[in-house]
Amino acid sequence: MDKKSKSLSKNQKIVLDFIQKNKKPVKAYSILSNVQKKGINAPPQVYRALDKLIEIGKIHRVESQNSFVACKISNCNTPHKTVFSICNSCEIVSEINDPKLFKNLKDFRDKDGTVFDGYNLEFFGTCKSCKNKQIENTKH
Amino acid sequence: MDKKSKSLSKNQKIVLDFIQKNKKPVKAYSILSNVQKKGINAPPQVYRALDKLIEIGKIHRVESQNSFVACKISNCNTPHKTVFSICNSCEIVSEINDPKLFKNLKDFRDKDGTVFDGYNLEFFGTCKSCKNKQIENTKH
DNA sequence: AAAAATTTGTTATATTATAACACTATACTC
DNA sequence: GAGTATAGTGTTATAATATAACAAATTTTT
Ligand SMILES: [Zn+2]
Ligand SMILES: [Zn+2]
Ligand SMILES: [Zn+2]
Ligand SMILES: [Zn+2]
Repeated sequence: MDKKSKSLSKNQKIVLDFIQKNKKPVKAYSILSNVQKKGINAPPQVYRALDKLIEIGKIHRVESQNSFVACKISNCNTPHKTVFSICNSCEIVSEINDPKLFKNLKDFRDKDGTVFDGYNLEFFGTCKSCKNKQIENTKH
Repeated sequence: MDKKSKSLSKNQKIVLDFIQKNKKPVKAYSILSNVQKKGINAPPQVYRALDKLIEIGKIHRVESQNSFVACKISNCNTPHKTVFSICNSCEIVSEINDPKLFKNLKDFRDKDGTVFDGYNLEFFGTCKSCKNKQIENTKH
């Protein structure tokens, strides 16, 4: 087996699997109730798996929603800083991968010259599909 | 009285006062326990005040901390998008006011060309004072 | 195989936030 | 200024999110 990618534990796999199956971010207790049939019985089992999956970069936490989403960038085996767009209407979340924006953020220094080792950025707006629906509705 | 700045209600004033007195962000239940002597007895009274204060821009919510901090920019009477720097070590939070960064964020469009109407950005690092302390400690 | 590190299972509890409802104060309209 | 709409209050109960603590089992390293 590949040295770097130590395989995931049973619970970690179950939790990751469920998160990856969902297009939208999922909440911890929703994960719990959906994986109980697989033998995960209590919150700590879910939260531990989440912590680990975040640590290794397989998933990210969407801070403003207390929810969790699979990483869509690269081959998902390095933790990294995140930029999300979040639809105010349907709450769908997309991970943004914009080199120029990343560079701006990476290079940012505050007044003291402090170098930051991480960031989290969430954009809020109306996604294309929701915007179209709104336009549809005004027609009637 | 000034038309625009309708004065705050009693509970709103009490909560804002407490938040403004603190350099660091404060948690809802810490606010509660600290203002009980002023007649605020239960969580909903705090959360309602917080909601209103956020809505009018007097305070901001620090998403990654579930905490609340007074706005330090302008005269605090317009809600606005936020950029914070958060110290990993002492958890102190500063509101960043950097026109160039603001412009970059304001102008950002995703692949679909979606225009975002809001964002929240949190930078994580070690503040100057904590960094100095760390250097101090390695000397001994 | 022994020791160390990680993961698991479990119970209980802490922390953060909202629902629901009756009531009061304030602002707005005529 | 009476009537009405809007916003705020006080209260109880409960929902939703997250962690502490501890014993047992598993996996990895030595
Ligand atoms: Zn990612
Ligand atoms: Zn949408
Ligand atoms: Zn501000
Ligand atoms: Zn610090």
